[in-house]
Amino acid sequence: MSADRPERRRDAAATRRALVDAAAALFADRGYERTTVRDIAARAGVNQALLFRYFGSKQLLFNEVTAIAGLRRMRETPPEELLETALRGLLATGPGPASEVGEGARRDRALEAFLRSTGGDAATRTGRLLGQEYAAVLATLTDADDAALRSDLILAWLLGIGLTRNVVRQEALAGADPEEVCDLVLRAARTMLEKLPPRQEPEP
Amino acid sequence: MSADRPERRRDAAATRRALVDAAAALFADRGYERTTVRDIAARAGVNQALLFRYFGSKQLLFNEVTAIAGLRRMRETPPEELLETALRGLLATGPGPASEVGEGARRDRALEAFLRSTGGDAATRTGRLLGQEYAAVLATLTDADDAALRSDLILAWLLGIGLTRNVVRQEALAGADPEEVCDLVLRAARTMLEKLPPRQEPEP
DNA sequence: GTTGGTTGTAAGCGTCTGCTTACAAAAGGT
DNA sequence: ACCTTTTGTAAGCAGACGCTTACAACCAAC
Repeated sequence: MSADRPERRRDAAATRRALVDAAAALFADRGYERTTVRDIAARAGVNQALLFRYFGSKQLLFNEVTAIAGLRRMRETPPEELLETALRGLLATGPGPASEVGEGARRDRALEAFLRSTGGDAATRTGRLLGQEYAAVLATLTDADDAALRSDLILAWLLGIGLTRNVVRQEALAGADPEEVCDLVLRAARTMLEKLPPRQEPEP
Repeated sequence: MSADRPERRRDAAATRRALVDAAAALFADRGYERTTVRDIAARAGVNQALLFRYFGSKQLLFNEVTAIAGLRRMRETPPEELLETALRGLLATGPGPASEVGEGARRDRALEAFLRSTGGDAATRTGRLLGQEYAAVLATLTDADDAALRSDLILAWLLGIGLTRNVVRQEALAGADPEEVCDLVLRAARTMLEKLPPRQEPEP
């Protein structure tokens, strides 16, 4: 709220941030193709030409919003927690925009943006990039010689769950209790990744 | 080849079919948004105005291509074979266009079209429709009281596998042996759907 | 051979798209 | 004060988009 600096009226860094935030929200809501640079600029409250000054193109802004944020997050999580963490991140995205503003409310919109943008080269590339990083980590959780395939399958499951829950909004999954979903998925996943830590009982 | 009828040069039914086929292929390759009515008409070898005469709009043509075909196929498969059949259909979609022409080569392009078109209202609606039908069938394979959730999760997995293999083309999964994928997935799925038939050993 | 509905085409309408350009207002250094 | 650089804006370009219209070619019935 209270900024000690005397509030610059022209602030490149601030408008850059505004553009990134607006783009993240819109890409997540509508996907890449259906989001226009004019939409983004309007939501950020700035002129659309600035988008090109700061990011070069719509595509580069999309990369900034999805790939960069996603990668950073992943690298901070230890392998054996990665699946559950990602799964919970996915499930935390409740229906409706929830409390849009606020500090801790910034969720996994990057993944959602990616999910809604499949098909174009845009998302396919960054998707593969992110996917390979995730898969590599998950593959350390099994000694089977088809570790890569197993981790890809688990990853595919995450994608599908995100798609079904947040985009298609299939009823049973969209409204399900995250705990129950975690339980079912992790139990099945342990068929493939034998080093997954056993689920702890929620409350004794 | 040899048609006993003397080959009409103007044939509404034939051009309708040509439009549907062209649309199916293009929607599958590029998704809804990135496929233009001009592309479709060009591929079908007809004037684009005919698309509107026969289908009313791009959206209605998309519905015809995805929902109708997908539903028809599903209803012909008994429940306990549905998962494996759908999974194999997905996996049969090898990389590259394979042998494009030919009779038996018409594959699950409808699902692929849907997968590449997530985000727009277009695919979300028909996706939910198809999904509910599939889920209802899969739900008969368990007695658990969260049957709906379980079948949604399995369905989500199929979506994710299709996405990862055919759109994102993640390496390990895209190049994997269908048998091995089936084995892994069905074994894990049996954790949730206990009435799934046990896998038979391929060759004794 | 004329008529009348069907099938096909060429051209274009209005709108939206990503992106560029020309220029003004503010900030900062000297 | 002056000048340069940074930050912002208004206007518009060229192309693509979904869709419509006006009209020609074909075919069957009479």
